[in-house]
Parts: sequence; structure tokens; C-alpha cells
Amino acid sequence: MVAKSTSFQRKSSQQRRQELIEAGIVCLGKGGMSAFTIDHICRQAGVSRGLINHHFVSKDDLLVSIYAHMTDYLMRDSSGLSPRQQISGFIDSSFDKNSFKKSNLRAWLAIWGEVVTNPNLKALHQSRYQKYRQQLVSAITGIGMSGISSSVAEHIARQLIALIDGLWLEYCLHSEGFSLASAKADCYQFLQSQGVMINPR
Amino acid sequence: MVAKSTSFQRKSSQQRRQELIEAGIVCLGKGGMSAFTIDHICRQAGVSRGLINHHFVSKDDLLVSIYAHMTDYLMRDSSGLSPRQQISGFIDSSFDKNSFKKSNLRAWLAIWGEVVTNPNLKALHQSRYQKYRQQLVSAITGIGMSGISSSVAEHIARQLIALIDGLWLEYCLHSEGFSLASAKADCYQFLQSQGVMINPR
DNA sequence: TCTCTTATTGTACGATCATTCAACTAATAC
DNA sequence: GTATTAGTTGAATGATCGTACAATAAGAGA
Repeated sequence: MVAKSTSFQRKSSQQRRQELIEAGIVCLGKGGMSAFTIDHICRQAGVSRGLINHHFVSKDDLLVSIYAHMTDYLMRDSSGLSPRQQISGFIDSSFDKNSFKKSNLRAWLAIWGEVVTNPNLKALHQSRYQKYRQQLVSAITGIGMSGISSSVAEHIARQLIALIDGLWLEYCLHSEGFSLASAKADCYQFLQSQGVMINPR
Repeated sequence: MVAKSTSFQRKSSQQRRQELIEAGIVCLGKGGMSAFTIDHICRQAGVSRGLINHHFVSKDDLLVSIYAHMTDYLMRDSSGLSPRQQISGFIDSSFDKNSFKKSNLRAWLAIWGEVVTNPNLKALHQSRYQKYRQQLVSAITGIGMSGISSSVAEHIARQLIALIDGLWLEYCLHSEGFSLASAKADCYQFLQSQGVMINPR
């Protein structure tokens, strides 16, 4: 007594996983973890309830894959770029409209919250964050400005990351009189005040 | 066939509300909105399931009351203080260990997420945030530094709020080599770089 | 065309969700 | 001591949760 008349399209496992990941992000963005539901995600993906557990070990596995997908954008290969270009790239992609749009705020908030207690998510997050931060420190150090030691660069990197996250949160929650461009400009001005001279591209 | 042998203590409506609010914050901190459950909250408060709907209109009403309670700390009366003292007070209370402890991270993340879609919460948040921000702008303007116009003060205030939020998020998620004291120092240094001279108290 | 692989479906299951409400009882007033 | 008030309990309800799994069917290779 199962699965009758409706027709459907078979897709490769890879493509269907991608679709479920994107549907999951939409759900997370709409209602956080409370909306991150098998029913909601499958309905969003236009697919029946059983498919998530076919392509993913569990809902938790899907969540980890979603985080990986959301951070892939920030983890692009930046070798071959000058240190200044790398830093510009960090700032630009942090305020990129495609990835860091308002509709994704709740997805990020939900994931940051889950990171604290979810072991699999925590492991991936620590790994990605460390790499992200090290790249930024290397870029700052690589500029070769006088007076910027390694520990100073780490300090600046931490503050820049904090400023980016805070500005983005501010932008999502209270966007009146606020543009992504001005947020970027604030970041550049901050770096300038710290002795790191970057020309916005 | 209800409510038999167990003994309990009757408390005033005001005190019980307070206890339920604090239990709700604990639950939010432990597991975000997913753990913000009638069952969990009542168990945390040591109380039976029906009591929330007796003292609050609904679970949503409790959530709004929780947000009010969490922001009361930031909304203390600061009249009578000098502008510099007011700004120091902002920074200090933002990194106060009692209110902004790591165990509350998920509570704040959950509420920020809910603010987007929950009308009652949104209304309260907008009101409180606006007041919070205006007080900060007034304090910055009130210092009477040359070259700090109203619009510049608003810009600095926004950046300071962003930096505070970002540093606190950073502290909660990656606290290695990170202290609340150094985060405060970063804020003071930032203000200094913007021409706002404050002596940490 | 036939066979086989496997992507897909949808029901079933036990657990948990928010809310309602009649019954119960602790505390207060008298 | 008695009556009244109102704080508290816990069962009942219908909805939704994640997962398991047998049945079904789409599409590729023969």
C-alpha cells in the first residue's frame, strides 16, 4: 500500500543532494531550526518525505552538508592573488549579495547556535574557521607593512572578522540607512585605522 | 481524575512569572528555539505543564517577556552620568559576565532569528534597539569633540554596536586566546581610532 | 523489448509538540 | 474553623516530529 500513481523524475544522487541542500537552506532561512523539518524541506524541494533519509544518513548529516555548502563560498582558492587582493576578496565575499543575503540570516544564526552542541557541525566549523582565519592573517602579514608582527596581525584579523559579522548582523536586523557598500567601506576604513592600507577594488 | 498527591508551593503571580522567564532563558541557552518547549521550561522551573499558560497568554507571550527581561540590563537609566561614563557603561555592560555569558549565546541567537518574523518580538526589539542606539549617539555627541557631527556620531555608534556584537559572537564561538577584557580594550581602541577618547574605568 | 539497478514514494510508528480545562489544594480572609 | 480565592496540577487532544521500510517505477544497459 504505497507509492502509486504520481509520476516523478529520477535524478543523480549528486544533483538531488544539491537540491535538498538548497531547499534546507531556504527552510533554515525562513524559520531557523524550528522550520528545518523533514516535511518542510521535502515540500520545499518538491519531493516526498522519504528522500532525505535516502540521500543523507540523517537530518543531522544534511545539516552538516548544508554548512559545508554555505562556507564553500568563503573558502575559494585565493592563491595567486596579492595579499591586498586577498583581503579585498574576503571583505567583498562577506558582503556578497548572493550568499549573505538577508533571507539567509536565520540560517546562519541557527547554524552558529547548533555549532555549540552538535559534534559533527562543531568539528567542521572549527576546521573551516581556523583555515579562514589563517588565510586572513597570512594576507595581513603578507602586506609587509612595518610594525605588523604576527601577533598584531592575528589581533587585527580577529577584530576584522568581528566587525564583518557584526555589521552584517546589523544590516540584516536594522537595514534602514544602511547599505552593503557602506558596510564594506567601514571595513576598509577600519583596516586603514589599524595601519593596513587597502584600496577597495 | 487530575492533580492528586503531590504537594507544591503557591507563589505570587509576579514571582512565578519571573521564575518561568529565567527557566525559559536557560532552555533557550541550552538548545535554542528547539528546546524552548513547554515541557522543557516547566521541568526546568520545577513546575507542572499547565502553569505557563496560566501565567502567560501563550508561549509567544513568554518569549516576548524573556526578551524584555534580557534587555532590561542594557536599558538602565544612565542620566546623571557624564557622556564618557555612559559610553564606558555601554561597553562594560555589553561584556558583563552575568548577562552576556556564553551559556546565553544560543538565547540571543534564537531571539535575533525570531525577531525577523515574530511581530510582537519585532515591535519590542525595534523600540528597544532604537532607544539603545539613540542613547549611544547622544553620549558620543555629548562628549563635544570637535569634528563629531550628528551624522558622524551615528556612524560611529553603528560601527561600535557591530564591533561589540561581533566580538561577543567571536568570543562565544572561539574563545581560545580571547578574554572579555581584551574585547573591551578593542572597543576602546576602536573609539580612539575614530577620535572618541574614552578612558576605561 | 527485457532486465536490473536504484531513485522515489508514502504509510506506519512512537515520541513530542502547544494548548485546553476540569479537578485539586495551598494560602488568605473572615 | 470555615469559606473563598486563585495558584497549580496533569490528563486529554489533535498536530507534527524523525525515521524505517516495503512497494513502486524511472531510466540505463543488454
